[in-house]
Amino acid sequence: MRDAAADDERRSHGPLSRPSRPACPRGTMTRHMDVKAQLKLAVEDAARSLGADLDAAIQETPQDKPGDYGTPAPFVLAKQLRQNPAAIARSLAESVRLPEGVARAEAVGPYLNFFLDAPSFVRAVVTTPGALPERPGKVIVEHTSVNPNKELHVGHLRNVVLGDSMARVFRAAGYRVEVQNYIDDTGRQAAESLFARDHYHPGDWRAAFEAWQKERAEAGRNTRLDHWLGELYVRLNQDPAKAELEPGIREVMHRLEAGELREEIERMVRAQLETSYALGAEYDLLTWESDIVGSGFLRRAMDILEASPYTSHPTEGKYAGAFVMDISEFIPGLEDPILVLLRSDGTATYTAKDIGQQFWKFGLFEGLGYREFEVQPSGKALFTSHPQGEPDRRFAHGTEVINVIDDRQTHPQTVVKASLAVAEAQEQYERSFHLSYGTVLLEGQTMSGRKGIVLSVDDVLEEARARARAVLGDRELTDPEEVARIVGIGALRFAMLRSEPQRQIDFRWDQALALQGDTAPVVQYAAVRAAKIVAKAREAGFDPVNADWSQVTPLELELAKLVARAPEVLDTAVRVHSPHVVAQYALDLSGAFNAWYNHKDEAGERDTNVMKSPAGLREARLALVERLRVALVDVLSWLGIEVPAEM
RNA sequence: GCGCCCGUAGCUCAGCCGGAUAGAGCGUUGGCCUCCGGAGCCAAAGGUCACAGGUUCGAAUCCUGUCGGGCGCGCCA
Repeated sequence: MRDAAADDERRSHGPLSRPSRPACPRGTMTRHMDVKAQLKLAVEDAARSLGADLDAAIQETPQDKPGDYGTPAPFVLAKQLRQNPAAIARSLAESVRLPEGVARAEAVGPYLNFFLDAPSFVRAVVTTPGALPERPGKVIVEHTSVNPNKELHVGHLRNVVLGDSMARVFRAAGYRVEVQNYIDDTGRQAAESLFARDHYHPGDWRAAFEAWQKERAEAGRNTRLDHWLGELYVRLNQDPAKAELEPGIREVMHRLEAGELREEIERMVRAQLETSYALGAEYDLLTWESDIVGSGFLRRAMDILEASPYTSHPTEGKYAGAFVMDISEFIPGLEDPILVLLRSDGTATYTAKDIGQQFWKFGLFEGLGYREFEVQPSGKALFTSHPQGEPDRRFAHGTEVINVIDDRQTHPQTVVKASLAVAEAQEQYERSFHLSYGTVLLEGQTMSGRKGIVLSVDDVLEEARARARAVLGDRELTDPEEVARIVGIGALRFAMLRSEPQRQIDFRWDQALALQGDTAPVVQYAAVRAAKIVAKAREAGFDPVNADWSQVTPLELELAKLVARAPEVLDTAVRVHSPHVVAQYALDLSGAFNAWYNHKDEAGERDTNVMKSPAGLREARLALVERLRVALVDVLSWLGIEVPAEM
């Protein structure tokens, strides 16, 4: 099982080759506003005319350096041409052909810097929409994949939020995305919860459930099935008599494998999905372990691997009778590079099943039937694999596969990836990606679903709302409850996303639900403020078409430069497979806007007030604020964070 | 023992396919609401980028080693 934070799952090991090559092309398409890309080409052209070849880096100049963008290219050329870099910079400044929107080039020591033409640059940014063109390829993101036996806790929270945001990033970048959620309906954990239910409540468990619900409701807590079964799971695992109950548990496992308890698990899954929905995450497809087993994936995957020189059927020694794979070529440094796929008794290892599923995701074969499962809050249908479902080529057939699974499963995930190379599916191998993230601690402690040392996501969401509500205080809002919800979720999601996935994080209330500082609410607030400014200016009858761009100041230029970075940020998020760069950018955007908004002249007077700006500049500023508001909303949407109408 | 991840300000983190004076937030100190919204802004203080070598015109960034923290190393699921 790949349950993100189950405490009793097996360990796995091994190296994660920091997956280097994202499948996706760099952002190469020309966008009118991509001045940096044009500068890069211009510099490279100029270098060619000097007889040198290079890959020019264009960067923003540091504070207090002349110019807007610059390049250290002269250093590189100095080596090739055996000349002084400063001289080369001067020469390039003369010869480089400036793209539109760039006023001039200047050598600054060994650097070549560029000065933007503020009026045309700001106008171009404001009038360029943020939308990106479609790109080829289909990305499959699997996330959540929580064992269907308990409620989601904060260990799972990071998985859901990370996977959901990653899917949003890829969609925003123009890719087709399919989000899958794997349901391990034949696993031991599901069996234990179901067993516990009947063991502790023989006869009519429903009465016991109802009594529990009544109690929970009176305490003002949610009354969902996943929470109840989670409690029973903990109780079973703390039961001193558990060892003697083993036969009963095994029997439930057999019934699960026979598909007799499908509806029980479905009920459970529906309860768990409520938490995902509350977080703003939705899926395209549920893939059930029992369906995968019944679909023949395993057989087909093994047939494919059979042909490989890396697999064999040892007839003697430790692995006699098994079907094994030698992975030393792909994962060097292992003490024992032999991995068992089929045991000598003919049964499959978990890794073998994962391999089959991965092959299926890439469309190496088909075999599942599908049907609708339920309609999600957005109105989008959620599909599921099902024994009586119909084939449907819409699903799977990915050109890239991203599995969001915590870093303890790095080794098995590496094996799954390696199996694609063993199968000589080189392209798929390169586009098989384990999005690995560090485990989440709870106030410094390792969580344990089995021991009940957990904090449920539903409880955290409730607290998040409460804290947001408290900050709203006595403001007059039309729907304070909705605002508290949006702000609370925003704060929580952002806290999960703002740092690198591989970093281990410690869930601490004050940190995860902070509403000030480097947080989503500050970004949301900036967007709301921008909206208010726009609304007020519009009400007063001002219209952006009357903008006089020649009046814009360096203050507006700074803002516009930052807005112009959005497509590049999205490309980076795709390339590094992480939303954290987006979160950081959201902070940059709101910070710049707030600084602009609060800017004062030398006399200490605010000097960027839209309404009080002279005609022409007033409209230009209005247009820029509106463009920035759109940028904030877009960027937050990539993180799955909404912006309230007011706050 | 072997492998992987992490180590940047008191704390939490950005920056890492080499480039200009290493940036935020929290906390501390001091300022800014007759001004389109103060969940905000400005300023001060705070750094041998774990340590030691190496490569380079140039290293927080790349390489090697050491130390510290985390995780993983079954014909388990």
